[in-house]
Amino acid sequence: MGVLLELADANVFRIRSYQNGSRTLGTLTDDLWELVQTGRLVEIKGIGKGLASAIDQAMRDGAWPKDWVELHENTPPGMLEMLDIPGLGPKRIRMMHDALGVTSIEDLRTACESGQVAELKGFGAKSQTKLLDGIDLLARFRSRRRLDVGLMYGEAFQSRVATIDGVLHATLAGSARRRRETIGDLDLVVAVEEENHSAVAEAILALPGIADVKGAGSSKISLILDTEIFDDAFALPHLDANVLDAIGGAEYESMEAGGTIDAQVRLVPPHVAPFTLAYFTGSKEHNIAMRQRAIDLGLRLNEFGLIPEALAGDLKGMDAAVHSLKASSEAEIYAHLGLAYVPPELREDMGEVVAALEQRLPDLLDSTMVRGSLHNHTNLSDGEASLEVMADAAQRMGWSWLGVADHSPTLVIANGASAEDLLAQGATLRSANQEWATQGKEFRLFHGVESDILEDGRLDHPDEVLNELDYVVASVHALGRWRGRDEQTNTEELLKAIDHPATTVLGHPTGRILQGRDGYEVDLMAVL
DNA sequence: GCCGTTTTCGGCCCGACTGTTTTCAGTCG
Ligand SMILES: Nc1nc2c(ncn2[C@H]2C[C@H](O)[C@@H](COP(=O)(O)OP(=O)(O)OP(=O)(O)O)O2)c(=O)[nH]1
Ligand SMILES: [Mg+2]
Ligand SMILES: [Zn+2]
Repeated sequence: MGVLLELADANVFRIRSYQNGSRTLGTLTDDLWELVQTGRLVEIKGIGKGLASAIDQAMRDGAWPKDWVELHENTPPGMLEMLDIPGLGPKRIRMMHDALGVTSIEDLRTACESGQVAELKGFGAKSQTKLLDGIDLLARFRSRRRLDVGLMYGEAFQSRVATIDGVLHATLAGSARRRRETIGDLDLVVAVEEENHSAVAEAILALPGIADVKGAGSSKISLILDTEIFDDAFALPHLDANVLDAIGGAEYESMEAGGTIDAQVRLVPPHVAPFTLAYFTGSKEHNIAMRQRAIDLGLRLNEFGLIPEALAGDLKGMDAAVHSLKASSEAEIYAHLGLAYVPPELREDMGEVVAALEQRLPDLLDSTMVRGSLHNHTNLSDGEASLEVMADAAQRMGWSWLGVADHSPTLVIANGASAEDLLAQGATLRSANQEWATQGKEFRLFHGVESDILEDGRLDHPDEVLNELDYVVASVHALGRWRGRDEQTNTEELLKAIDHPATTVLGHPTGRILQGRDGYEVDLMAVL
């Protein structure tokens, strides 16, 4: 609805309300049906009378409100597709629709090629060419990247920029810094003394791996990166065979190899860098909540500073920022606003600003607290590294222990290990532990298995084998079958698997494969 | 369309870049 309303030129705040409502519903952890039945939808922040009644109607009658449906039916789907064209938004899509009858990307191409678009008021030859270029850009592989892939690009780009002469520091911001599951683009804050700005900007544009420049101003550069940004040949991280299969297998791998990723760079003098980092880390919605908090205190927050409105007056941007409160770190910005420091991972406008105000933010785990992990494979099944290499890596990471849980025989695609091989692995592992004990080393391995949950909730491997192990990770892999069944059957079978006396851990319990497939129906609350 | 411990009306974040314009709209971050 938010998008449809944009194309219909509705009030921007009304549009935002639909977008916020949608975002809130998407992240809701409560049972929506229960909220509908008890009439408590309006208690959700961002859901008012209008949206609540629409949701209520949809869930009870299975149909959205009539005017919503009509708007949807009256909007050509091609107009929605046109929104994917970079640099083209709802206003101009609507103008071309009204003036030239353009209702699809193909229509648009024709209109541009015939020169009609350039004739329109507010358009010109340049925008027409840019639209054609934009249509061509749609063909490139430009989907959101998994965090691990996005970080590979991000770290490669960051380190190249950080070593440019005159760069004081370069920090990856945006969704990568917030460690979202997927990354849309890379956002980099670069601190540079004013007098070096243009030299550094030039050096960035000359880096290897820059496929295209979308825009370059005095403080902001918009780029498209390709795999040349990497020092070494681009290599994807190793994935479970069944996971790789679900996200497209070899076809996916070759698309990644020829892929590109957008990058935004903000160049700022060092004393404003903390403000720019906070801005560029986002999320957008967190920024809006923070800026609202500033307004409530008579302050203006932007990427250059936190400025008392009384001193800012008519000054804008950087000029107003000379009156900014000082901050040498993000934490100081939060402190000026009476807020506890909000770690990037929580900056999603999910109530964290209020929680920071009331000093009741959760203490997040960090990597230094991790002492070990249990769901790891070796080359006995579909892992890449041997038991020894894995143990060595865990020790170098400072872990105290590592659990090894290779796949079980049923999972042929992941080279599930036989009972015999599994027990042999146990013997190797115990002698390694024995050796470390005699050497007085603190590190230990645990022996487990990732046992496939079979039909009707039984576990792979006979009980005699499972009983030999330190622990058992029970996981569903026959996702096709589980997706085809109803919630009740799936839940009962998961519960049965958990009830098995050998089961220690329930592996990847939703069955979702990120960017691959949705999870199966399950009552996760019952399972938990 | 949503929201509110000053408010049930009148706000709703703020700025860079581009292309068109001769002062700004559209798009994006
Ligand atoms: N204040 C404000 N900040 C914004 C706005 N749009 C974007 N930002 C800031 C916060 C974002 O996290 C940051 C980078 O923008 P992106 O569009 O790249 O978003 P983000 O990196 O969060 O997600 P992504 O995975 O790239 O889609 O810029 C906005 O409308 N207002
Ligand atoms: Mg981003
Ligand atoms: Zn698994």
